Amino acid sequence: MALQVARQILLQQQHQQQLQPQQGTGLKSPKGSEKQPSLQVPVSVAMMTPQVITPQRMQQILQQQVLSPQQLQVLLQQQQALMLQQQLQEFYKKQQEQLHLQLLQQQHAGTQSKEQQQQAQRLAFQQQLMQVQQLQQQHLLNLQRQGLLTIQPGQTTLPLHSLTQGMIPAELQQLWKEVTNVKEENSSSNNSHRGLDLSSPQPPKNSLLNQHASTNGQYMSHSLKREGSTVDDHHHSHHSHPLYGHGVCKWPGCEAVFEDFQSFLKHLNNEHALDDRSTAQCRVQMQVVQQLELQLAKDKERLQAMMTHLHVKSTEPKPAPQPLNLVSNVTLSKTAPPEASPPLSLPQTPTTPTAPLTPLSQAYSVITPNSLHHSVGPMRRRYSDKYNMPISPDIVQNKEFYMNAEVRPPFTYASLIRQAILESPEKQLTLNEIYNWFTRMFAYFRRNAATWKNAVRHNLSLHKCFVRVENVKGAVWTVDELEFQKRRPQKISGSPALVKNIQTSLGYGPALSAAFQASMAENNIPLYTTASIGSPTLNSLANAIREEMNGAMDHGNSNGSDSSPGRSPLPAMHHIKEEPLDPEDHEGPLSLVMTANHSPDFGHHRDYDDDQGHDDML
DNA sequence: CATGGGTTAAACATCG
DNA sequence: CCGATGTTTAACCCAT
Repeated sequence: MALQVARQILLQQQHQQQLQPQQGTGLKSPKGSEKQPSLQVPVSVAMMTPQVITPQRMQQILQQQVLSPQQLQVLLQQQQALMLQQQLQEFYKKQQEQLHLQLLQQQHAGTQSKEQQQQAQRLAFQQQLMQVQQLQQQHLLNLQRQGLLTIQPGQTTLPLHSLTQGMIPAELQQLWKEVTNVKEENSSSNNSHRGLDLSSPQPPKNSLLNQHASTNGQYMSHSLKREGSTVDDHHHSHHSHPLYGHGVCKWPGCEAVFEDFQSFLKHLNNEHALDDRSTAQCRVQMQVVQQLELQLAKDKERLQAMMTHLHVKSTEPKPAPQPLNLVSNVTLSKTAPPEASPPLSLPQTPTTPTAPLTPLSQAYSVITPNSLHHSVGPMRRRYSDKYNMPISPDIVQNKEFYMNAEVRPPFTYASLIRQAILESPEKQLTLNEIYNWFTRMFAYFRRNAATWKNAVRHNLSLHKCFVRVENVKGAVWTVDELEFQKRRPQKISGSPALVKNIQTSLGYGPALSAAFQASMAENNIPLYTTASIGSPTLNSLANAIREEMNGAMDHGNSNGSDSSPGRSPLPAMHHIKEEPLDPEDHEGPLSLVMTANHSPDFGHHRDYDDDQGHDDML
């Protein structure tokens, strides 16, 4: 029955994941190959069959800025979705076990009805799960078909390499593009994919046709590969153009029929060239996608609710969100008892009554309009704090992002550990509590536990700043702030360059600032602004950048330090080749610093708390 | 090129 | 014996 099927699916997925090995564990990675570019591949990544990319790889992808914003977006979303699925699996398994247990217990008692009830629940759940999956697929498919996912090699070059290292460049790029209205018609030869280019308002004169002809032909989205007729297969062994299917032009509202791919292409280039109409239609389509995403989000939410409900035995009223205070933890009282024992550690903040999620985006928006205009912050004595609390600001502000996105936080283990400890009421944590903090705060650490846990332990013992204190109940770890700071100074993390850039690129300042403000001001993803399909990380990104900048500005390049460190040696991506980044542009966006002014922090709500027991889910 | 910090792996020792 | 907790050592990577 359905149940079996679903299980099957889950198992399969699980298996798949297992097959995805740790991808180069940091060492041995093929030396040279790291910087070998070659476009095309990123695409394959973005469109890769739903397979969970190892965190490292993801990280790498993000940091290397190989992908276009859209791609990143999609990737992120995919990962999100997959994560969810994984969690579902987990949950499902647990649920199964539980049920099984109960079943056994009740077997004798013959509590038929109860069992049935559960059975029903299970089924419902199952359905929900499938539904979500379907939605996700649909959504992805849609995106792919739109051609919105195609990339433009040229734009992968980001002005702010040095700057954004630890951050996600996607939105930045997007923003940058939007703001400057870049019209790069970089149709370099290696431009293997070309979709609608919203960023270039004016028709790319000549080459358009040729390009389409040649590039579209390569449009091969394996997942969509339609066997189709073999008629003109000899030409393009695969005419699986997203806009062409079953001899019909799939352009929204078109439906023109064509016998062969060629004529279709012609039609496409003639009828759906880059003009106002097409653009408009494209936008509409984007909205459609948005709607889908929204729906997906809603369904996810529902699922979430269901899960929570089912798992939280009767104790429905959740511990109200606690205003944790990462920043002013100095005076922090007793918040967030590390002891709460919530049922299930989901990556997503369980249905907070807050705003209705829009695809991933709002869930992330960490920035409130306020933060921009006024630094509310009662806290944060800028200078000293910065010094003291390296990661806090960033962490705080991007908390939600990191909690949900499987992105490796750009902080060193030491910083994180310290943060964890300082955050605790007693300023001390047991190893296990530290683990829990990691998993709680970072989606990234909900995976491959063996690795990072080892790292955590390693760091604890390695750094003098972490002091072990014997305790009645074992031992706890504390931070020796002095020691910690002692080793800080030398890590500026590219600040110098940053600052320089910042100062020299005032030209773009205003524009960018405006852009940021705008984007921040409205948490709702602008439906119309170019192709920024739900940009979850935008806000946090902006914030991060701002932070970074502030830091840089604050102490010149003398020390800053915050979020620098990290950047772990990401293993080489074997399947991905990066594209040679344009040595060109680099310096524009930096100016967005100007927006500066310390952002405050927000209350953090810790909606759930997983604790003891199992730290990791995989 | 050398160096130091950060990350990851892994071997080992303790302890409950 | 096992697993969690700590310590160490080594190899890499990367930025300086």
